[in-house]
Amino acid sequence: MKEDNLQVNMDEFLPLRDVVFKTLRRGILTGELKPGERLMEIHLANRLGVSRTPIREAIRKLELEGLVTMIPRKGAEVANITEKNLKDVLEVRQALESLAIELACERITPENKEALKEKLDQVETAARTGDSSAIASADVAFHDAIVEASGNVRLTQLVSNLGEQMYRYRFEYIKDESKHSQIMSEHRIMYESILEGDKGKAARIVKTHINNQEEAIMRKIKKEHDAAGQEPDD
Amino acid sequence: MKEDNLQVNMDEFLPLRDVVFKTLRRGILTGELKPGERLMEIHLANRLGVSRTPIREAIRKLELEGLVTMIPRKGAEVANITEKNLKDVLEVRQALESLAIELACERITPENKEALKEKLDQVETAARTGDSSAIASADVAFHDAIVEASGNVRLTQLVSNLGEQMYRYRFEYIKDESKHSQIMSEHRIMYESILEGDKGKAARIVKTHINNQEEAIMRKIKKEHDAAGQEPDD
DNA sequence: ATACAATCTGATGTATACAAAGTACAAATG
DNA sequence: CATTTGTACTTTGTATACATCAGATTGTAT
Repeated sequence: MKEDNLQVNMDEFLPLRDVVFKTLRRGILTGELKPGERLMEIHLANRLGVSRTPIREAIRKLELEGLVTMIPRKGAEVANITEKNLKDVLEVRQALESLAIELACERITPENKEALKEKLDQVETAARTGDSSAIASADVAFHDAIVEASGNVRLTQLVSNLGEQMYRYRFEYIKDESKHSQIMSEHRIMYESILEGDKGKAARIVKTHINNQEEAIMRKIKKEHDAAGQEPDD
Repeated sequence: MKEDNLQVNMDEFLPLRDVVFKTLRRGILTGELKPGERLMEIHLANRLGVSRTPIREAIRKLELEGLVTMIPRKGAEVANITEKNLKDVLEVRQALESLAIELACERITPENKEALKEKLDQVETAARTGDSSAIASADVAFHDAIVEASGNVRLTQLVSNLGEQMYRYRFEYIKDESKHSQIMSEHRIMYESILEGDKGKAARIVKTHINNQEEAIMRKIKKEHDAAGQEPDD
């Protein structure tokens, strides 16, 4: 009798398949749909108030994104997130964000600069208030602004997708308040490196920034994994 | 009255949607389905001898891969490949293949080494015979072996996907026979760098290798674009 | 002849119906 | 009592039917 946060937002002027896609993805990324959970079409269709067709089309996309795995003649289930998997994602993400900031150093436009400064300010004010949620979203926005400044559309898509894979863990490295000042300074250095056009410095700081995140996330994962080992699944 | 190479391979034990997916993707990547061409469901369904449902599900995947673009209430069409687009892809691919070879330097296993050596030999024998097709596929296999040796599954997926985006142009930098010896030596250096574990050297040679490809492809693209400007579409 | 409107066509978007296959459970048999 | 087989049920895979919308075409009025 759990409450059903999985609701389609009918206000959007999108095909149902896209609404369902977004809904399911959000459910998976927030952890409402748990890894290993089966995604049965009729069930979801009833729950979301649509027919099986849009559900299936949404699942096809989630499948390609790697968020669900298909078992032939059995159906879809939420992909399991392993430590290895996350490490792989972070490794790739580090390379791509490094590329992004290097490209940004070369190509940043005045508009990008303005946007980036704005996001930086938001990170800093959020960090001062200590509001984890605000820091997390400002952090994401800041990184998005950097990737945007790279001018590479495909890169933007990929980084955004990889970022979403870790949505669930975005708070982990922010929770530790003692790190807030460090986070702030890292962001400031990134910003300055870009303005200076110092690619080497920029790439280095991005790498350490993501490494810090990785450590925090890995700690969390290990903890989750241990917990999962104890309690049997319902 | 053009011949219809777009045929589903019914021998495969896969859901029709996957067969259709592969078929359409192959059609797009080989250029049989031309950029801008509309993909109408009923037509494709008749042509491939299946119903609309598998067609639609295949299109959803192609959509997420970026191979087709959806126009609301109008349908799918083969994505246009612009010069900018290809540049973006190659930029990302360069970063990811660099990462792959660096990781391979650290993590390569004896089995990986053996496979890599085998592919290298295949490249060299193919280069000596001058068979462009053989060189192209051996080249792909060699790079795949490197990425495989990185031990990063996500990276493997991404590189493979990006590689497919440029399937059409894989011959371009091989056609020029005067470059064959250069290609061979580049591959050998990559191989040796990995064995030596020299990440810097490995990354550098991969970058120049891809840069060379990029030049050849860009020349080709420009030529295609000019040609398209002259002849009107039928 | 041109502009505008109504209609008609053909495509997508969505729902449902039907087929096939895998699984679980129960009954029968050794 | 265990094992095997058969049957029913659940769920996916595929096809088709229905709804809706956008664009084209045709007809009419100015």
